[in-house]
Amino acid sequence: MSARVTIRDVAERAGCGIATVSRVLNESGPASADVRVRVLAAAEELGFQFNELGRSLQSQRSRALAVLVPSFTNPVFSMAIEGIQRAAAAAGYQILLACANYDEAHELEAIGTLIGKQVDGAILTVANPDDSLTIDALRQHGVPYCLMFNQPRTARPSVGVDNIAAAHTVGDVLLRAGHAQTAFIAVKFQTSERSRLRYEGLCAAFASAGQLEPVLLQVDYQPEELEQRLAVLFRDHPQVSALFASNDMLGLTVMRTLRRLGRSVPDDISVVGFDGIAVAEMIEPSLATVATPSGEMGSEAARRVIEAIGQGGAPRPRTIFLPFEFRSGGSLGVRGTEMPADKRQLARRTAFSNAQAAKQVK
Amino acid sequence: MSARVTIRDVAERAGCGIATVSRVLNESGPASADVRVRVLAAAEELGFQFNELGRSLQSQRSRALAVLVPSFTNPVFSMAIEGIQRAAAAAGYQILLACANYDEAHELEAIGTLIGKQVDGAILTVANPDDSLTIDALRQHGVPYCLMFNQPRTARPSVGVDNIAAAHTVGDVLLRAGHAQTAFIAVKFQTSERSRLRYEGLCAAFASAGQLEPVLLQVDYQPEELEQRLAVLFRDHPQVSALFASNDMLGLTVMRTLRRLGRSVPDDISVVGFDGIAVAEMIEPSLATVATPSGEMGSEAARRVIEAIGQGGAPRPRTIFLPFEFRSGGSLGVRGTEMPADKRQLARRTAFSNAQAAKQVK
DNA sequence: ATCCATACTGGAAACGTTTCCAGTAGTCGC
DNA sequence: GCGACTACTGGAAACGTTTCCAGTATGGAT
Repeated sequence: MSARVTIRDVAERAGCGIATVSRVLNESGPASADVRVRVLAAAEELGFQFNELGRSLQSQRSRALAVLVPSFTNPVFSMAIEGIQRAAAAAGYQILLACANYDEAHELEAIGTLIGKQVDGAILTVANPDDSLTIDALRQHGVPYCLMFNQPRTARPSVGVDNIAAAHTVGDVLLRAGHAQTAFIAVKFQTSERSRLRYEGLCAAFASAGQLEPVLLQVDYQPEELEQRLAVLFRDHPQVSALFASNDMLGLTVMRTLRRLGRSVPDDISVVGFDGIAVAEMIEPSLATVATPSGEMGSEAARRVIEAIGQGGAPRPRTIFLPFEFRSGGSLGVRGTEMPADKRQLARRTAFSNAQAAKQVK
Repeated sequence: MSARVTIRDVAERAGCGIATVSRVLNESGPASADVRVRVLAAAEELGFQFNELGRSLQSQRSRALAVLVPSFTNPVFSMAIEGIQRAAAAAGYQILLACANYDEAHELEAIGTLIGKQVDGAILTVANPDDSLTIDALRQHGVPYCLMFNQPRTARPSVGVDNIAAAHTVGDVLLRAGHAQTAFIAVKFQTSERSRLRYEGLCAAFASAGQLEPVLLQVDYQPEELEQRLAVLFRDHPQVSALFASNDMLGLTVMRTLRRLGRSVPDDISVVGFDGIAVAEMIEPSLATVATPSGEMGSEAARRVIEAIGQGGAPRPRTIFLPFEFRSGGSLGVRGTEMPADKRQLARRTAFSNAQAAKQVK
């Protein structure tokens, strides 16, 4: 419980001025060998540590980054946070973390508090990247930011994957596997443009193949409601043979619910997820999914922000698409026997890389 | 990119002194109705927001809490962080997050930086709670802290579960299910007293039943090494019929590895985990585990720290045990036919509550 | 008319730091 | 021996805020 020891205490003990102490400790100016050792010794003995508050106030840089995610429980965001933390730590930045719970009001309030703390930059995933009060607040206060996961239509700094292309790939895979009708299961459809874009991509694939439009099943939360909704879905659309879940966590829940409903995966129903979280390939059957580099999205977004801070500007307002890969799994079955063997093979174990990702520019 | 607007700008615009602005905005002193509306209007028009750096420097309170965890990828810590975040936000605190990667040097360095940022308190999980330079640093600087998950032998503020009792329960369950010999699979045995205590509890259960001591299998990391190590284990100890993994993530990996080795769970081998992460009960077969209230550990630890800050002291140096519950699952099979049916039933689906948890004192 | 309490107001100090600037030595070249 | 440079040093201002305290005006009581 030692009282705060300041630079002034060190100066007194070393018998010099505070300016000298600052210069010695920061190696930011000349100091005689004599006084240098005295200062160093005094700081050591007193257990001196800089008060970053005073430092930041003076230097106008807090060396802290705001991180705002919609949820902590989805591993995708944990991975991203880990990536951010790695990049931030490497550049000497600290992370100020907040969670918006998929709620725009929360989002805005949280970013306000974070801005008040004078963060030097922000990395975040917002509910609606094209019309966001949260982003407006950041811009208004001149805080450099970069989105992650988000795929805005307008020009904004963001790091994500091309959700339409990825979902289109999933659609193609499902079609090749003989699934003539599918359903898209989404949570948070309103507060996630990713969900909407994925549905869009899936629909595009089925449309260009001249097949039925995928059924959209929006579930509000993840309760036992899902069981009933799925039962209704199968009753109303008996032809549906594959379900595309808007993310892996939901995909896992869907698989569990199907078991409860007595449906076998993949024999009765195929399931595909999105994100590529680790557990997806640890379970049996493994969950077919679109593997995305969640950690890198975070670290890359952090790097862009940190770079912008260094240059006193903002990251270039463009979305960087990172590559995704379709990862097949035991949850994906092949339907119909009329399909040639080579095609079945293809659907079973091919990785589809995002061609557009190669074109990414920094 | 508006220039920083300070309280001084507001004062100028409202035609009053900065002291008055502060009083109006904080409602901390008298102000005429006249000047009040002018200040409020000026602040509104200028989009003024307090600079918390200046505020914190002056008030000696940053309203920020340090959170230090060994890993982000284990959902257990995500849950805890979520709990902390909830409790912190409710009390108007911000979270400064860092990750130690199960490394004591990292741990110490991170907490140093966090202390420098003048956090008002800290919530953390350390590698070695009984002899930790990290904790020493916290104490030296008079920062109130509370551990989570940790179970120190010495008197320290902590919130966790009684790992020995919990593992003893697992041992009892395994014994009742007819498993005469088991193995304990641990990662990070050196840097986690929890792992060690769980092994201790398991051994105690088998010792008091007069059975063979459980085999200890330490795996350094989680690579394909595990597959080989398990093969060797089964060769050297063919009687081992159940594996107790030191945590659920490892348990999941073990189950997947057993599948690769061609061993059926639970028919050939039973598996039990620890923590009770959500995915454990979403998979098939579900993973038997000890369900622990990870989120509450975080929020409770945060509450203790926040309370201590309010009273200008430190949390009481005692470990609060939260209740755990054994959660059976499909990964746990019954061995031996000589066991009476009622006992088998018991092992299959009983929840064991922690008696000691009831005795918890605040 | 004088006094004093009351309500409001703003200047200035303080929080811990960095940095500008002016001041003091010592040293070198001539 | 002198000017001028260099190397070092510390006082003081500044960052944005809170808060103490001294000031001003107003009102009512005497």
